[in-house]
Amino acid sequence: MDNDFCPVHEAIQFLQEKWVLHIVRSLLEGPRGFNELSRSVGGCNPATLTQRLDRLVEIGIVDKEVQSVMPPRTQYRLTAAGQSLQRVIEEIDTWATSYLRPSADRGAVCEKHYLSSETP
Amino acid sequence: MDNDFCPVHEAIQFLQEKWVLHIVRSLLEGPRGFNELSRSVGGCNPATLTQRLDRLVEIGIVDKEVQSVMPPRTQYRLTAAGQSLQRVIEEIDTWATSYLRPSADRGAVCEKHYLSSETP
DNA sequence: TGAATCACTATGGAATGTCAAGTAGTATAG
DNA sequence: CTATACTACTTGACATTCCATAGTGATTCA
Repeated sequence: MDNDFCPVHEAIQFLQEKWVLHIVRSLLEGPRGFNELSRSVGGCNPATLTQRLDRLVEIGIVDKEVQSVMPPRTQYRLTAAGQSLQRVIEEIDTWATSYLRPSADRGAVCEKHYLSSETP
Repeated sequence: MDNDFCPVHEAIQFLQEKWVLHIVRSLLEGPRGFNELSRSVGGCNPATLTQRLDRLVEIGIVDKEVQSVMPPRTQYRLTAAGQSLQRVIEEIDTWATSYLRPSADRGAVCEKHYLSSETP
């Protein structure tokens, strides 16, 4: 069953790790420092963030540049591979704005999408 | 900070739940039964799969149709909203086949993408 | 002088996911 | 006729992951 390499499966495997998509989305707006990124992502604790960033660097999606150790200053930026994940985020964006509507508890899907005045 | 509703954030929140993208990807190929889906997804245990499916049904991405209780036979299929996630999966596919190469331990990004005979 | 910021690390507990086994009933194989 | 495999799950114990909070040394700002 899994004797052949499936890149999509691999990609999904780490794209679904918690905060990864959020991190990429944030970095698409430009390079960030650690705390800056943390704030922008919103709700990820530093231990997890460190782990995710290490992994993203290891995979080759993010570039980590230590500008100075003391005082600490670091920049995280997307590599070319990371940048091209923009397409994925954009599609999620398109999907979300089409099908997701505000709901009190959870995200709920809006049914009326295809009922607009357009012929697919 | 989060006083306004961000659909993308919401979407990422559940798309990054473990196995969700795998499940959607599998169901894009057609409706599946429970065990069939489990096998196709590969590695997800029934407890988690049940939970994910319940949630996807609740959100409105998946439709669950119980054809018979005994002998048990159930069909899971994507709703229109679920179907349109195909775009997202396709972009992941495109990205993965461009940037991911087989590696022994983890997914590693292939650097040579932009070194082809094209001028960006 | 004292607080705030930087990039993290440490710790213990809470949430989440997994493993193995088991459920009722049918269908297939021997 | 019996044994096995299949269906769609559930249960309970366990493992992994994640989170909240506090704290590090040095610099900047008031």
